Amino acid sequence: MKLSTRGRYGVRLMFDLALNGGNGPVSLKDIAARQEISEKYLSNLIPPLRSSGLINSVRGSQGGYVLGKDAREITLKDILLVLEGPMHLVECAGQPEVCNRSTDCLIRDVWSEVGTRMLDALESFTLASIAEKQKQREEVPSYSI
Amino acid sequence: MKLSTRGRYGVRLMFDLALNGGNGPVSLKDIAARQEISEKYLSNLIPPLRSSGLINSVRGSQGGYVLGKDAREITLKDILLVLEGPMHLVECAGQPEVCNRSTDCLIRDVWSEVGTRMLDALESFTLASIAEKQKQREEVPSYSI
DNA sequence: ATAAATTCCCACTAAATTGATGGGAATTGT
DNA sequence: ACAATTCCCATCAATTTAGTGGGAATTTAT
Ligand code: SF4
Ligand code: SF4
Repeated sequence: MKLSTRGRYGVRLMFDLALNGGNGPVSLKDIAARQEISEKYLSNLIPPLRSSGLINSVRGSQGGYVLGKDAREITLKDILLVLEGPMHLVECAGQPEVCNRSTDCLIRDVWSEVGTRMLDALESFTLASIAEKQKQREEVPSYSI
Repeated sequence: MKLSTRGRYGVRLMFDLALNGGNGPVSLKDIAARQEISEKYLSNLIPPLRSSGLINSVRGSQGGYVLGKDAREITLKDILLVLEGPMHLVECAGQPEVCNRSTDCLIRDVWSEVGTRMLDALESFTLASIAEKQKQREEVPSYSI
């Protein structure tokens, strides 16, 4: 039940874009440097993010990436669904046919319910809401002695 | 973000015990037959369940397993924590020291929050509550034509 | 024009986790 | 004695995840 690095890094990539994407496209190189993640690895996450419309790209020198829509409209659920696929806790939740017990199985209902609650939690966070908290934290003066 | 078979099978094992454990110990062989899971595989799940007190065992002929406490007091969270270890979505949630960014990382707070909500959902299901629903379903006459 | 920066797309290898099985000793009821 | 059963060791196979490589295409800057 751990989130893979794919999902974790992907969220950090998107969050970095939300924070630093104000003035034109941001290059992967910059993101990788700030987040201390291999640029090569991050590049694997780009195609799905792009094809799902969560980011747009600008090719060529001085190119990079920008958010595909307003940061207030991008939730963690959106990002993770794109990078990790349908996040059912169990396969039978999405595809009953994988198990011949599925019609009578109550435990299946339970997994579905828990999965729904998890997705709801993920959906309640937007890039904008996280970024806002981040700024608040940075504003607070840390009364130096 | 999928639950491993270890956790899924473990829950079914425990659920089977809750349903059929009324009259003395239930053998693994029986559970494996009813649940259509390899007895050998299930036997791997026993030691942690036993050492955590979720089940008790009776050795020898006519032996088997019984729930370690009342089915109303065993939640899915209990079972999964024992079988899957601490279910943090990210390692840094439980061990901040694994990442040098953890002190300032807001995303970490997010993962912790989502993880908590998931565990809360799991905690809201007890073996007894699931078993009750199962019985209700079986009682409902399926108006045969 | 040329060079530099950058996305883009292919594929491949290595590492870690998970799933599944095997064999035999110890215990207990019949 | 015998059969049923837990118990504990260990090993192998399959799958998934993490991480790397190389080079073509595109655009800006000089
Ligand atoms: S036994 Fe139930 S929960 Fe498990 S795979 Fe089958 S339908 Fe799903
Ligand atoms: S970057 Fe943040 S979320 Fe990721 S491991 Fe470090 S502290 Fe945790």
